[in-house]
Amino acid sequence: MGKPLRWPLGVPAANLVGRQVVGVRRRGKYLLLDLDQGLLLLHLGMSGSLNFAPTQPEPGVHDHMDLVTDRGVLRLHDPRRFGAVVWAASEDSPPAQKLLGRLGVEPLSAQFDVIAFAQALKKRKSAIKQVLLAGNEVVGVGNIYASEALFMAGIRPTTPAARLSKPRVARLHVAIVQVLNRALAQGGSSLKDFVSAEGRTGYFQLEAAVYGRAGEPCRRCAAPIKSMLQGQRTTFYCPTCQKP
DNA sequence: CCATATACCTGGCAGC
DNA sequence: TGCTGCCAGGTATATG
Repeated sequence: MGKPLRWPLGVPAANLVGRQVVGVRRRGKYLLLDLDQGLLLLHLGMSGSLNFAPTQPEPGVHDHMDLVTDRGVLRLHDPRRFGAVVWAASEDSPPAQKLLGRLGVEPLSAQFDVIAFAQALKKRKSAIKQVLLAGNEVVGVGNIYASEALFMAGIRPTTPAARLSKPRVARLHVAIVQVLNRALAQGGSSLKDFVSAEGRTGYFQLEAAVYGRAGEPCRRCAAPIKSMLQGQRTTFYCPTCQKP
């Protein structure tokens, strides 16, 4: 198997042998495999993928873990090694809480409430884009969707979160849900090296309004899309459609 | 508590 | 053609 992931596999084999997978859940970008005793937390980082095959082929350099079951082999492949696998006795145990404890609400659940969202943002002085990326208030909004949602809401990414009026927060709330649902409906957006669960490569690229379109005309007003650096990450926005 | 910076990693690509 | 060097992403961790 390849070099270690972000952390060494924190999974004593004894915790897995003979166990049964009884459920699969997701929290933020963590995948939770519920076992009859304990659970596995998996993260795919930015380049990780899981493949379920009937047999166990020779592992390649970027394969990091095989979960061998009597129904097949779940293999974790992750070239850039930002992924992680952690075992925890329960969701409330320290190893799990260390990863899940800080996570904000699920954007596609009823928990994602406009009023609560507005209240949470009131406490954050940093730029709204950074607040979205941090994932402490709402999860699932990565660098691509943050730029896209802020464009949809007409909000400049640098605007301090606490400064947003309630109506603007409401627009952002709608935009986040919309951009995620739209992306889901189309199979997600992806890096060029993305491989779908069915093994197809690059089968979808989100039709981005601003992301990756620096210098190209805004689809709404034709002004050139700008890019900037925020917290070491590139942000794309339309200088006229998005107000501070 | 919050804010911001930094590290991690490698395939793909631009530029020479 | 072959090489070099930058960039992309999510998030834990460190530091102020």
